[in-house]
Amino acid sequence: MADLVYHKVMQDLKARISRNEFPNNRLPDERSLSESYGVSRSSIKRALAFLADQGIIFKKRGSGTFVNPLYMKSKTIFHYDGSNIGITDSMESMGETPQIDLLDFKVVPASKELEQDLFLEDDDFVYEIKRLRSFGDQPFMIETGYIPIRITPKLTKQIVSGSIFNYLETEIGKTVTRSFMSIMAAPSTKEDQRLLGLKPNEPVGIMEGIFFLDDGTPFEFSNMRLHYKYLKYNTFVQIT
Amino acid sequence: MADLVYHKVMQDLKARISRNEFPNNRLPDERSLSESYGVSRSSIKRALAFLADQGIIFKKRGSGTFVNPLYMKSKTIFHYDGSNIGITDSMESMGETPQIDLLDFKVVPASKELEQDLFLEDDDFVYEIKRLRSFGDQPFMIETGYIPIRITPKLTKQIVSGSIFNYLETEIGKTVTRSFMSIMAAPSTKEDQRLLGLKPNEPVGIMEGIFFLDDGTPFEFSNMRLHYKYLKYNTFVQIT
DNA sequence: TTTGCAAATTGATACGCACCAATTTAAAAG
DNA sequence: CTTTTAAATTGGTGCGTATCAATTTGCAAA
Repeated sequence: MADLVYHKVMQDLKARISRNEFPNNRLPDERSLSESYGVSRSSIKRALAFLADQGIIFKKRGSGTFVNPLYMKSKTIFHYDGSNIGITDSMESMGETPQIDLLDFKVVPASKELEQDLFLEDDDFVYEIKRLRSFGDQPFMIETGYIPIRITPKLTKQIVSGSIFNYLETEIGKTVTRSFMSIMAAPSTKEDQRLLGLKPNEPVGIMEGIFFLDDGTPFEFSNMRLHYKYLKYNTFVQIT
Repeated sequence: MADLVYHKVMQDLKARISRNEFPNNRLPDERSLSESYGVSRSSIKRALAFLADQGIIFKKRGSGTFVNPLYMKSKTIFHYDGSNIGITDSMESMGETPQIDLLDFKVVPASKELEQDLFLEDDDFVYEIKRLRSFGDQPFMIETGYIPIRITPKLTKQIVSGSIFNYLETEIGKTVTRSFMSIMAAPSTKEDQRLLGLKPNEPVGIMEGIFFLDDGTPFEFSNMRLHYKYLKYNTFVQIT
């Protein structure tokens, strides 16, 4: 895991940053770091680049490399997108494993939109999987997923009552490593209100998009309607 | 702008991808590209790395580099975060320049939370700037921003009636290049409903966070309440 | 035909060098 | 003391080489 040079440098720098070892929030220049770590400048650059696009440090040509003061104040919020992709994962990382209730499970012909998004032919079928996710007795998400039969012809009720990505990885040997998602807000429907325990004026947050296998095949189109209090998407944006 | 080697390679590859010049959605291997472009493999790698984290291509050790099929289907949605940061910018890129109505403009002592977020002292003051943004006669966002007096002591009504980031860049010579934002949903308040023309059951999308200057100084804390139909945040996530 | 292993392919990591561009620092000029 | 100019600092770009790790391909064995 940590036998890569740039990885070790990264970990160490992160630790030193946390211990506030850099006065003025300023890191040594790359050439010095290269010397003191006894590694090439390229590896230092790679380590710094990773930290930079995690938003932990800022680099500025001509003046140096600086710690993002926000990182010092609250490191917890620096776990955002990119670290988790499936829902089970990203929820587990919050400390608790959510349960899954299977609401519906059937095979339907792919709609035009699904054909488009999952690159299907005209007569292709997809699984439609509707599930309710809860923490304890507090449901927080209605998830409707569409998966081409062609990719996983052997889905069962049992499988889709658990983590599908998990099944895919352990049983089929394929991994979901990418997703393209849109985040929106919308008024709650009657069904949302009933299932998620929302008042009529309380909305849902929607996360909708496509999950890809590691070879680029679109694997699932997913529409997730979240209790609005459970949607908080953190993101660090920088323009170049 | 485009006199960098990896930049040129990137542009060219992007164009060739769009013209569908790569059969099987598979790009030539890095060594061949290096030869055919007459540049070093390092430069090819850099170009490919950029395309990869834009989500345009996938790289897989041992098997090759592939075009994201989603990119071929709809290139338009591939303009997501990272390209724009301010609101004026990100709205302009949608084809229209929004107007700004100044709702409120005053100086207030910084709250505890603001002290925390903007790294202020106990007796610091901030501008509170409340503005309404509209496309034509359709308002879509209520924006409340807080800017430390210490950073920009000379804000006027006139300035805050336009683009603040623009003023900062042209008049002060500082640039906002980074932001840390959270995206949420919430029921609309009476004020939201009145200003944004929402029905009582229609929600707002909230984007809230901190904008940073290029030297890492937190510049503004901003809370943006959007008409829910105008919030759509696209993001491409990949885990390594 | 199928299975298993070796070789070839392909991206990833690491090192090092040279030079460029933005910024800061220090010296010189007024 | 301020302004101007030159030098030093610091991250960015580009080239080239060597080696490793994951995957695919092709050959050989069963």
